[in-house]
Amino acid sequence: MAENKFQAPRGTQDIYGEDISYWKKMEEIIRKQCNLYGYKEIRTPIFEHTEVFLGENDSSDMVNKEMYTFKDGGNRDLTLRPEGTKGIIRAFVEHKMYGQPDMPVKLFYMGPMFRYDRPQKGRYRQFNQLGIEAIGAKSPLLDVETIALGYAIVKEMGINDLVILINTLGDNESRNNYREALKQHFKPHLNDLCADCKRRYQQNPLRILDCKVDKGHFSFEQAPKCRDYLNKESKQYFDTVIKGLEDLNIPYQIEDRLVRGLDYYTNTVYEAVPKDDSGQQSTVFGGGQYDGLVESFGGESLAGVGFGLGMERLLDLAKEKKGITIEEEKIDVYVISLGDVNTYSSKITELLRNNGIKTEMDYQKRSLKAQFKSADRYKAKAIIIVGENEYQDNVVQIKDTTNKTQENVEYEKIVEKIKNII
RNA sequence: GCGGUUGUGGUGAAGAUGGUUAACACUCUGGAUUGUGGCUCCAGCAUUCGCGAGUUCGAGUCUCGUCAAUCGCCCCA
Repeated sequence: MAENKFQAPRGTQDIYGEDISYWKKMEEIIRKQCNLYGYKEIRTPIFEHTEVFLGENDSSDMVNKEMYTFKDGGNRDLTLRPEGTKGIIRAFVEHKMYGQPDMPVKLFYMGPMFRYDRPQKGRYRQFNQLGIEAIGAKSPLLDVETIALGYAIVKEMGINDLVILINTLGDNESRNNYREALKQHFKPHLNDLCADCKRRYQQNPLRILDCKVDKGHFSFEQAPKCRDYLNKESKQYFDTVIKGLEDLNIPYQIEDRLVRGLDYYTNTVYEAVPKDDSGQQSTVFGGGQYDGLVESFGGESLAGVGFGLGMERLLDLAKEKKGITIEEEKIDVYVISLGDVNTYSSKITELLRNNGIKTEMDYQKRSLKAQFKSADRYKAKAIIIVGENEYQDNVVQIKDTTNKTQENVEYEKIVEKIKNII
């Protein structure tokens, strides 16, 4: 009987029923907070030219092995967006938003991202992200603001035990010095490290540090620390970010090893994780500053900062903590019909709906009992009963479900009577 | 991409050592009550155990493959 001919592709999911209410609630909270912080919505395409996502010499797994890339009918090389920032930067430059008088341009977006990865709880091939980006100004205060916004959203979702893991990669000069130091340090140990680390050594030595395979290797303990290679400006910048977090009472923890998966970050990088850090897919939002991205897309040399927030993860956490509640669905009126009343029941239903009254009716000629049960399930405030007699006389029976009184009402007075009850 | 666990109706699930009507509960549908519900009682609802193949006289139970979920690794949101 019920044989499933198809199922949703691996790592994708259908959102329906009660979940829609949860998603709407979450989106409402996000929109409210973004508005409070001055971020405006932007909607960009779900796919872009593949080159948009390919940085020069990108070392991230996301870009190298997780992208859904395809050719369209015109032989264009396109990719389903694996993250939001690159598309936003493309739009920023394309529409010359750098010409706007008030900098930075503050944007947010919500929508699906696609990554070909092995699905797990909190990890999907199609998942939804909230992204925020502040482009066109470089300030530790702005870095702090983005964290504060993420934290405010999470908090309003009823999650109070997040901690911000934070680190700095320094500016270009600092980072170049550090990179050299790391290469020097790991050079003699290269043979002991995993294949990925060997690749990272060439492409992005910083990423060796958050390798989970080799983290036990003794060379990691002695590895030079980024903070020792910061120049004065970078150090001051980071100190201000930390001071900012303290002033705002946002719990943080400095993580020397945190470098993050995308290659474009500079200076501040951060990740928000639950304190009791249970699962592996626990990062709720993560981001950082990107100094060179706008320029690499052909725009001016402008800095930006932003984060991506996993909406499925946020909602999972909120449900777990019972942080948000949804209102139960209720209707105003349920129309019960008995016997042959032709289209009389749908005529009444339409009349009520046209008067702004949320109305349901029976479509299957079920038993009276079944129809009453439906009315209960819908939590109808009033029930209208029409049978052959009422149909003949152009009246209806109206029953108030709270005090269970019932009366005979003429067609013309139905709306008025119902409005009194609900 | 690698390893572990799991997969029975609309739902939750029972189903030692393979044995032939797939338990029980909830929901739902019909009836008791030919036009008044939420209680009660009765009846019905899986030709079939994710899908496919194999072993066997016989498989939901064993084997293999496959798909999916989940957990760990990896990676990240």
